[in-house]
Amino acid sequence: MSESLDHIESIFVDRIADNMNTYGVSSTVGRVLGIIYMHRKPMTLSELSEATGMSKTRMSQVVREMVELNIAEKVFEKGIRKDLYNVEQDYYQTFVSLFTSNWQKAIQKNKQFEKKIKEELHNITSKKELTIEDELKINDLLAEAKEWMEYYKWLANLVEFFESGEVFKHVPKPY
Amino acid sequence: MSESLDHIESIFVDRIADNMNTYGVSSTVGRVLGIIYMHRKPMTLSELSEATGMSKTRMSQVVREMVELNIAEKVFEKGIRKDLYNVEQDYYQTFVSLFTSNWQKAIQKNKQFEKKIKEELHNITSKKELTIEDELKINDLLAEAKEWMEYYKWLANLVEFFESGEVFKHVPKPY
DNA sequence: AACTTTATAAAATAAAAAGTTTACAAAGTG
DNA sequence: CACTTTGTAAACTTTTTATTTTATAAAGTT
Repeated sequence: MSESLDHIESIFVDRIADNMNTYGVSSTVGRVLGIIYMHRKPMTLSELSEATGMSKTRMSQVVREMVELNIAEKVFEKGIRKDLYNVEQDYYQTFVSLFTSNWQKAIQKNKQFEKKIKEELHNITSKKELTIEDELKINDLLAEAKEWMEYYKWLANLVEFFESGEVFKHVPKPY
Repeated sequence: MSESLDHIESIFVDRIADNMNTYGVSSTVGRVLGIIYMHRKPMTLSELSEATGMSKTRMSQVVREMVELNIAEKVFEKGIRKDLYNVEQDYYQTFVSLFTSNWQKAIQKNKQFEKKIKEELHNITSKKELTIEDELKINDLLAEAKEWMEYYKWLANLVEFFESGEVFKHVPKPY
């Protein structure tokens, strides 16, 4: 009997892993998250290794990635010296965490680009002998740069919209 | 002079490609989108092949993927018999397209899961001789299934929130 | 202090994804 | 209708990413 229950549980884990895939994280990360989630309490590297059938080293890499992504955390428990890892039990919060960590990284990277592109463009503009064609192209590129930066500003606002939980005011969690 | 302008243009393409990466599409897809975007008008497979330095076959695969993702379309032009491909010129729309096609796929897949899991669980419930423990576990799994389905309903609403453009009411495009 | 256990780096291997070459069918041209 | 161009499938190769094995350092035990 309880084998069939275990089987159902494993279907859940598969589903969670697949869902995670949509966020762009590897399916092993998704599976580990699913396993800890369904287990309802923190797990050690050895337990995860046992549960996934993968090496403990791999589990170490995976949980580290998860911690970086903000979807798992190391927790301590008196009397246990192994590291314990836990995950968020709220699907919505996990969605928000992944969405925001992905885009925040992208936004960060983009900052350097903004500086660089502005410099290069102004450098060129200030130099002599530009053909009419060049002028036009530069204007086009400047306009493009502006649009791009606005777009990234919008992305930053969007991230904030999620992170602050405001999104739930307009797309409410079913209750 | 105009080589340096070309160089700037190529920085843009890189940036666009990298941004696309955040949506989970491969960097070649991103680069092709960037190239067509900066070119300002539709391009053929041969032109893309020339621009990327990749084979025409690969370009064929890539544009097909882009069409499936709803971020490019085949267009016709009188007198040109090669297939021409164009991309959305609006960053925001591209964001929405990718976001929604990703999640719609996931939502679709999830429907089958819902049916399956409900069946399996009800099957088990209706069978005799369940230990107290099993009962508890089944209840837990049923509750979980319910939460999961609600979560996916929320995702569907969220997709609609983007697709309908309502998102822009609350996170306005800079103007 | 000698001995375990635990966690993780570094190197090696396996699996998956990206890209190319070859081949061929469908459509366009003279 | 013979000839070219175009698009894509199928098989193959290369590159990248996942995963394991080996090795080592840090911490816990006796």
